[in-house]
Amino acid sequence: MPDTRSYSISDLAAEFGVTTRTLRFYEEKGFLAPERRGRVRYFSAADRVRLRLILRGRRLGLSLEESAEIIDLYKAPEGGKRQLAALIDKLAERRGQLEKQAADLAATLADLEGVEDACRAALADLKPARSR
Amino acid sequence: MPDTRSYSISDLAAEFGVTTRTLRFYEEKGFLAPERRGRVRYFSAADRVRLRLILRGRRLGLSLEESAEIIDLYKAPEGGKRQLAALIDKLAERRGQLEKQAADLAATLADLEGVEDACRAALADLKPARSR
DNA sequence: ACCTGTATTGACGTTAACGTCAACGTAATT
DNA sequence: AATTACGTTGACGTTAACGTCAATACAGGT
Repeated sequence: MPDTRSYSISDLAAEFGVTTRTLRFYEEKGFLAPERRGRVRYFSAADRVRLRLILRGRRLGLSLEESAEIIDLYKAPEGGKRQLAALIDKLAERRGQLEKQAADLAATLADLEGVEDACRAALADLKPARSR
Repeated sequence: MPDTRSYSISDLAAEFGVTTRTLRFYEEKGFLAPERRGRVRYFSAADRVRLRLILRGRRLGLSLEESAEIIDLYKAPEGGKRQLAALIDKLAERRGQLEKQAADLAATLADLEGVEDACRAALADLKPARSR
């Protein structure tokens, strides 16, 4: 069965650590499109996945638009030859940006490690002085 | 020699692809502190490095404050035992965040690769149809 | 003396991504 | 019938990170 159960707005908010305002905002902007019965929102499993991806993008420092764009790429492999070629270009471009980001990240982590080592060394130099 | 030459505001702006407004803004907020002769700014090599780090943080989606905080960690290994211990904690926390970000990044890159493969496959399925 | 280029300091405008009410509906519980 | 819990729609407020003028200074070349 295709996981037919749905989530309330506060269910999702609690699960992902965001506020209901955030979810309503995402819908208002078209980044989420939960089912509406009357005025009430019902989030499907697909909505939930999409939210997860949006928040992952957010943690990467992407704007909501950027996240949405990437997510839309995920469900694309259709269309003519031209469309496919264009899509491949987009994907390559994105990958380039993300790889640069990965390099930045690695550099920063390396820097932090260096500081951490120096820090521990300084701490070690400090301790024996007390045992004099 | 310790690289004694200095950079004008537009030198740096051009080199790093930001506007002069950005650099003035960074100074105004205390993220940069170029020398001032009269009213004119003279950026040192140290300022330049600091700017590079700030922009690296920006590419990672960090706020300017966060970048500045991390950069300040870099030049810290001093102070008493208590300070050092606190610093180590901070560093570990930061590393945790960045490692989570690295995981997100890897996941996203993997997703994109998957799409790219599917995309190429679709393209390959399309081409032989033309040679019929 | 005039122009060109680069610098400066305000000061107001803008955009994204929500926060923060206020006022209201509805369904279940007491 | 009243409370409690959860939902809704406006509508205005907020913060970060600049953009975009406008008015001004100053140095060098012609």
